[in-house]
Amino acid sequence: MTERAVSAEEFDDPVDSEGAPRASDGRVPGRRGRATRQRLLECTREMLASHSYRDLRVVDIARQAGTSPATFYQYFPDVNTAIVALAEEMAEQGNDLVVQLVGRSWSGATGVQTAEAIARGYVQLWEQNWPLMRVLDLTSAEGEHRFRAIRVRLLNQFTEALAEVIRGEQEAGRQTAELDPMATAGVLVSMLAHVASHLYGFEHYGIRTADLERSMAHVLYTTVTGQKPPKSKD
Amino acid sequence: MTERAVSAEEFDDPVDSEGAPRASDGRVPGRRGRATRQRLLECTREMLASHSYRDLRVVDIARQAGTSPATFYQYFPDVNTAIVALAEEMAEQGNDLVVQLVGRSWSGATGVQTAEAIARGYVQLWEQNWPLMRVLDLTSAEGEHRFRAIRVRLLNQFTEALAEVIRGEQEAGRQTAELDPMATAGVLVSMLAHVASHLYGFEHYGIRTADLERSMAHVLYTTVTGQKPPKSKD
DNA sequence: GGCGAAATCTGACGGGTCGTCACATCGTAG
DNA sequence: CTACGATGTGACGACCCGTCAGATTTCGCC
Repeated sequence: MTERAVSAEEFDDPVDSEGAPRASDGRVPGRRGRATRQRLLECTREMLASHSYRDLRVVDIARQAGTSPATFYQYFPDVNTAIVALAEEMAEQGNDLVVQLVGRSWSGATGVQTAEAIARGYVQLWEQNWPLMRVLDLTSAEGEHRFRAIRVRLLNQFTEALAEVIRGEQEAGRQTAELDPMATAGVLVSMLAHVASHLYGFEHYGIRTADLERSMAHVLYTTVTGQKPPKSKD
Repeated sequence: MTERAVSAEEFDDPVDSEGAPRASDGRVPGRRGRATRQRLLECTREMLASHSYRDLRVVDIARQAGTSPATFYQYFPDVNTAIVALAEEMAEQGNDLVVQLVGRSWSGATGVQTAEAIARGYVQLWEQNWPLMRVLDLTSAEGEHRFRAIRVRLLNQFTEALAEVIRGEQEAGRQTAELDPMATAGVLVSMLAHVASHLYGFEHYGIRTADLERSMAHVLYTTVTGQKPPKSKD
C-alpha cells in the first residue's frame, strides 16, 4: 500500500487556553470569524444527526452553513476536528452524570436503585447524544486517537469509580476477592456501552429497552455487591 | 447532501448453490479464474491484517495479488463483497463452537467451568479472527446490511442458546423470573462481544486478559444460574 | 502443430471528492 | 473616504474509484 496522507489526524485542534480557536493560518479570528465557526459546528451537528458519518462531506456542511468548503477549512483542518470539538463538549457534561451516580449507596434496596439509575442513566446519555456517541464508538474502533481519547476518558472515569466501589465491597467481605476490581468494572462498563449502542438492534429483535435496563441493573448490582438483590416492590 | 452512489452495497455476492462464484459479466469462471479469485481473497485477508480497513484500496489488493484493479472487479463488485466472503466462512466455523459450549452443564462447579469455557472461547475466537471481527463490528455499526447480517447471525444464535438456559434456570426456580431471558442473554453477549473487541485497549490500561476472562465467567455464571459460584480450586 | 473462440487480464479514462491557494470582498480605524 | 487587516471563495491539482474496449492467454479441436 502506498502511504496515505496522514492528514491532520495526528494534530489537535488548535485552541488557546480560553477555548478561542485559531484559524488555519494561525491568526485569531474576530467576532465575525467566531460566529462563522460556531455556525459551522452547529451545522456539523445537524448533518451528523441526519446523515451517516461516512457520508459526511465538507461541501455539504459548508453549503448548509451558507458558505464555501474553503471557509470550512479556514476553521478546521478536517471534518473530524470539528466533530471532536462537539464530542469533547458532550463528554464533559455526560461524564459527571454517570460517575456521580456510581457514588450513591450500594447497600440493600437503595443499592438496587443505584444500579437501576446507572443503567437508565447510561442508556439515556446514549439516546440523547446518539449521533456523537455513534461516531465515538465507530472511530474509536479504528485508529482515530482523538476520538479514542475522549471515549476512553468517558468510560475510564466511570470504570475507575465502579472499581473503587467493588474494591470496597471486597474489603467489606461481601464480594469475592478473587476478581480483579478494574477488570470486573471494565466488564460491566463494556456491557453498558455495548447494550446502549445497540438498543435499536435489540428493539428490532423484539427485546424491549426496559427489559435490557432491568437486566443490566441486575447484573450491575449482583456483580458489584456480590449479593442477590432484595426482592423489589413491583 | 447530494445522494451518494448506493454502489453495490445492496447487492449480494453472486454465488451459486455450490459456492462457485460468478464473474461480473455472469460467466462461470474456469480453473484459472477460480484460482485468481482465491488469490484475491487471500490477499484481501492479508491486507486486512496489516492495514486499517478504511485504508484498504482495491489497487493495493490487486497489486499484492500481482494483478490489476480491473481484474479484482471481475470477481467482486467491491472490496466489501470480498470481505463478506471471508467473514461468512469465519462465522460459519466460529458460531458452532460457542453455541456448542452453551449446551454444557450449568450446575455447580461444572457450571463454572462452562462459563469459563465460554468466556475464554469467545475471547479466543476474537483473537484468532480479529481482522475480520474488527471489520464486522466496525461496519455493522454503520449501515452495511451484509456485515450486520453476519454479525447478527453470529451473536443471535449465541444469545438464543443462552436465553434458553436462563429460561430453564428460571423454571427450575434457581433464577429470579423477573428478568426477561432474551434481554438478559443479550446483555451477557454484549458484554462478551465488547470486551473481546477491546482486549487490546484493556491491556493498554494494565488490565490483564486473564482477569477479564475470570470476571466475565463470574458474571456469566452468576447471571445465568442466579447462584454464587462454588468456591474454586485455585 | 496450428487455429479460432472463449476466457482472462489490463491500460487508460471519465467522474467524483479532497484540500489548497491566489485573489476578491468586507468592515472598520483613522 | 481610504487603506489595511480580516474574512470568504472560485478554481485547480492530486487522488481514488469503477468501467470498457481491446490485448493476451488458454483450450478444444482438427
